[in-house]
Amino acid sequence: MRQFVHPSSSDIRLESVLHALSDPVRLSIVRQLASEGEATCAALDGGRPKSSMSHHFRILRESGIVKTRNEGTSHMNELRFEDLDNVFPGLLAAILNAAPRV
Amino acid sequence: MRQFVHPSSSDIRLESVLHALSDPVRLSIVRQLASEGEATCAALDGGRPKSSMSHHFRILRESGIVKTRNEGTSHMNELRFEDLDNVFPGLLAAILNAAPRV
DNA sequence: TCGCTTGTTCGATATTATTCGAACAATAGC
DNA sequence: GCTATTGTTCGAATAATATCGAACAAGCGA
Repeated sequence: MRQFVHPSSSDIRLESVLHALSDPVRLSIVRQLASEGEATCAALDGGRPKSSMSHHFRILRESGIVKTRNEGTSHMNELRFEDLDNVFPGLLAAILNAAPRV
Repeated sequence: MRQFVHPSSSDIRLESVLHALSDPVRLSIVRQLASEGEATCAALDGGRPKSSMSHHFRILRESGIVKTRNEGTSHMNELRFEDLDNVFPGLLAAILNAAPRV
């Protein structure tokens, strides 16, 4: 497990952010990170295989939504809320504010 | 050309809206509609084939972002801004507020 | 009715995403 | 070093999207 790709704020693209959040699994991850502050990958799988979760975390990282840091053998994830809010003011707040609908 | 599928406000899903707007062509359409109020399909193709545009307008319609009405032989499109803002307050505004980046 | 214009629908292709098992990598602890 | 834990990467199968030509549909006007 090595270095992760974290785009700088200026490289965050709106389309990528929207695409990343258009997936129910990833949206769920983001909602949980928003309410819990930070969490490991394992804490956020909903019983899904590790490889699937790793894929989704990568999409979230590379779109600039999530920041991952190593913490022992596990990876701690947190939202890049400030970065996103600087680049796209109000966007993430509006998305998180939207009540999850079934 | 017949009736179009326009979901009611309560059927608009966040994932569908985000997915619809994650495409550059559709995002561009939405931006133009926001600045011009309404427009026909032809006015918004960027030299793209009609069938491609028709596809994108359908995605925008079925996700609840755009409302299309018949106007003679042409179709007039407008944003469902109020509907969207009621369901997801601030979302579309935040997206439109994001400066288009190259 | 015949054309003309505007879009939709169909069908086929190409690209991109998702999913997940299996193998691998890195760290911590014994 | 060995083992267990946590994720990543690889590879392949499946599914979803995008793109666009060609055919079709509907309204308008001569």
